[in-house]
Amino acid sequence: MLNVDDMGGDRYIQSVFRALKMMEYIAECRQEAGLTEIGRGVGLSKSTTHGLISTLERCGYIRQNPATGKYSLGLKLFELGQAYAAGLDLREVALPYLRELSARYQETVHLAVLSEGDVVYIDKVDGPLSIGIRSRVGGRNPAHCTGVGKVLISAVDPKKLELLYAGKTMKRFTEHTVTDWDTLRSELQKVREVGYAWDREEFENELWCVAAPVRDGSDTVAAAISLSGPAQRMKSTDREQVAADVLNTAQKISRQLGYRDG
Amino acid sequence: MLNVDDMGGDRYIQSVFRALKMMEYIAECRQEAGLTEIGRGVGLSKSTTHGLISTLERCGYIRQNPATGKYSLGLKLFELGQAYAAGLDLREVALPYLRELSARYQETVHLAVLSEGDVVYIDKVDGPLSIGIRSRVGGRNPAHCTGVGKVLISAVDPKKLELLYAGKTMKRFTEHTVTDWDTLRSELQKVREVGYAWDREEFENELWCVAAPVRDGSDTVAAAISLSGPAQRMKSTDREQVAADVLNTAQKISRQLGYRDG
DNA sequence: AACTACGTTCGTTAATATCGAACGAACAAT
DNA sequence: ATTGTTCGTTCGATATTAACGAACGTAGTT
Repeated sequence: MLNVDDMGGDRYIQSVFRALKMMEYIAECRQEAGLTEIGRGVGLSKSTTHGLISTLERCGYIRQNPATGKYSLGLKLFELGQAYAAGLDLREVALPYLRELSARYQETVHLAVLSEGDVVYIDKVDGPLSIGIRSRVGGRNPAHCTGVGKVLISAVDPKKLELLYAGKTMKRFTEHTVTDWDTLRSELQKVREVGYAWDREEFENELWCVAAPVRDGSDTVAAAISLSGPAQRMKSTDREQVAADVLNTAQKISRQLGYRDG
Repeated sequence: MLNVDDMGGDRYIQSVFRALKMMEYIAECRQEAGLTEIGRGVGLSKSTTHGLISTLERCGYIRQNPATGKYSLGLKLFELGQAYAAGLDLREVALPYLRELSARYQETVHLAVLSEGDVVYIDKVDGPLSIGIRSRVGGRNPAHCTGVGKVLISAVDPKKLELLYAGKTMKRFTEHTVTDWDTLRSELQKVREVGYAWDREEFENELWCVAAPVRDGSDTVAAAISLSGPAQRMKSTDREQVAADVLNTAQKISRQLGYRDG
């Protein structure tokens, strides 16, 4: 997956592809990475790596620690990332609703989209009490074991989904994680019917959440929202009520994005 | 500046450089951009542009609107931008102090760093009353006419500064904007002496701000903070007091970043 | 219906990125 | 001190690779 040579398909610019993978590798490291290590990570020689890396550095996409000589992500990525966020209606529109929902239950609320079969968190509102929920805006989680993930892939055309997940193994995180395709498929069917998805300790122990889809003007599921909390607290609240509230909030956002007939 | 061929210096990977400039061009557009337009923007043929653009698209750095065929920034940039922010101590450390300062004066507070002679805003805390202050986290402003900018370049080695600004004209934004080098130089000297910088409608009419430097463990000026507000309100507060408070807040952040002898 | 502008594809050619080898510096171990 | 290792960096020859112009299909417009 990190190896640079495994990209079938049409014509693409090799050096650009390699440079991007290097940035992603550095991001995965979560800390400064040496040039040799980066080269090893993407499967390229030191000198090739150096050429690409120094180009990225000169443009501000990565920076070199003058003390250690190692590399980390650069400011330009932050700038462009914020420019991306600024261009999204979704985030702006959703935020007040997320706040409202979070305030009602005193729990953390997330806004997420699908990317290459994974879930990426676009925004969140932390609940005042929520301790232990480890999520990061901009972070990436698997779809098969999260509430937002199940909602999002339940809206994907089954044939495309089959293709996307072909050969992929579903990683187990807890004893409740669904790891076989048949169980997941029937669960997705249920999600489509009721309109929301539960995740009861499928990703993290002691963590529950309910999620619902957000649709845009073109009738596409553009995102999903979820409310997450410790299993104990979530058990003691009216589950029907929470699910209805999450669903209702998602529909309000959808309508504001131009979705009709919610 | 956007033309792709004007990069002197060492060896760098042409196609990577070009691809990065394309992303930056799209970001500058603030909206979807067509392929032909992007090509024109960076000075490349349509087919070359297409190769680079489609590579970026396949990796998620830009995306193509299926309806219009036009391109905008992609989710991956947001992910990496957030990863960059997560790796910064600066932001995390500063936030509580920024909040405190903002709350005391009910005005907007900014945290910014220097990048290629410009100011880039890393974070901000909006005041409850501040209307009309147009700033965006991730946004870029000129250094010569902003409080944070003057603070940041006052700490740059004068020879390097001279080199960085050689030939550059300082754009005029208001009637108070300093546009000649000599005046700016003497102003920077004053900033170094008193430790903070005022901007009184040099960038935007009716907008004042005070800024002070944040230093890190290696004695380098790593960032600057500022407090901004409408000229009227800022005039009616004790200016000595505000400046002292901003300076003091900056020093507290500096100390927490490992700076000694503040 | 003709026309324009767009995104896309393709083949050739020359420009360009790639790689191995070698260098100097920093650091650790002996 | 000295040796050995590891790191980031530089360089030049070679072959891969990306660049370009021209042509295609498709929308939307005149």
